[in-house]
Amino acid sequence: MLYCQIMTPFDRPPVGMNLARTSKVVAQAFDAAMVEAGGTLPVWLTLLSVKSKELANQRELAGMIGIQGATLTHHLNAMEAQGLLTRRRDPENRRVHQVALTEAGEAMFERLRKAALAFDKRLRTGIPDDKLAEFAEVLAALRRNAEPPQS
Amino acid sequence: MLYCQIMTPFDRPPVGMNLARTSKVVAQAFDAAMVEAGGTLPVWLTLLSVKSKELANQRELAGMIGIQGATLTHHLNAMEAQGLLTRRRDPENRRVHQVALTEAGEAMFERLRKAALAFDKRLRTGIPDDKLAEFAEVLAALRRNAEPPQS
DNA sequence: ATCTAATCATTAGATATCTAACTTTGTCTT
DNA sequence: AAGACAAAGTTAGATATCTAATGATTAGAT
Repeated sequence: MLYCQIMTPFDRPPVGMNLARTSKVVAQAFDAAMVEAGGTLPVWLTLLSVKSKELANQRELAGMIGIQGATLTHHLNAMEAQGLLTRRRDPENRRVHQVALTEAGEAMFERLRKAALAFDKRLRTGIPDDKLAEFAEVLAALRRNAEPPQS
Repeated sequence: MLYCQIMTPFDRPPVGMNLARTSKVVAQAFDAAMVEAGGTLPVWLTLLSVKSKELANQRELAGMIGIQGATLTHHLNAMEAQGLLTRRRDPENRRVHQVALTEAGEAMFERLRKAALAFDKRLRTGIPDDKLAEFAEVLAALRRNAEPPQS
């Protein structure tokens, strides 16, 4: 048994490991759903961040979806090459690139949005809302506990 | 607001997104703890799998920690080069490579095990055990709901 | 007004992961 | 016993991510 070397008090695998495994399985399934709709998980997140705050700078966009600026640059390059979005310098501050979706980008967003909503519904089947609320609370607590690396 | 385009019934971000973000933050914090103890997250998982079932074949080991065989090969190459483990062919079935820890590998395992246990304790602070049990149940439900891609 | 700092983005190089193709070895069928 | 098929691992090539270094532009200080 994998966990016998690190078993927690109540014979459950460590919560972090359980979290990571579940997240991986769910993310892979979500990515498959996005591919079926013509995109990918990171493309969906990028579109979502751009739609949520058009004209935001790239650091803000990256922060919204939990990746680094350099990673976002990569996705934006690919998506710009695909014709999903455009970048142009802000005339007010020529350091920032303003990102905007093209028509094709808007269409892709709509397709992926429908697929994402369907996936979320499927993911929640059989789980009552009060359970989901408590689940979200524990997730928040885990984030809080993970953050302070030194104290 | 990032979620306004995909808001779920009760004004909460989609559960899958919440799960992924939390898992990423927690995994990064865990990796930092492993680095502080002289290893990395994947090295820890690899050691754990080998310790859990010595002489297992590599597919079994990979499956235990949720990665593909090809990915495990990569880690084993690096760890063998570091002198943490050895591979030799099983005389009974020369297709399989038997993996075993060296003394240095055992020592690394002990160090990382202590760090992993400490991390798990820190991660659980302030979360009562019944909450954790319900949390694990929801994780299991999410895994189940994610799996059936077509039906 | 110029020099220094900070900010935004990109580039470069590393790690971790996946899938698909390939090699070696073993099993099964006829 | 030969040939086809299956299994275990590795290799090759792709994607996603990170950190650190670099370039361009702006803001601030003296």
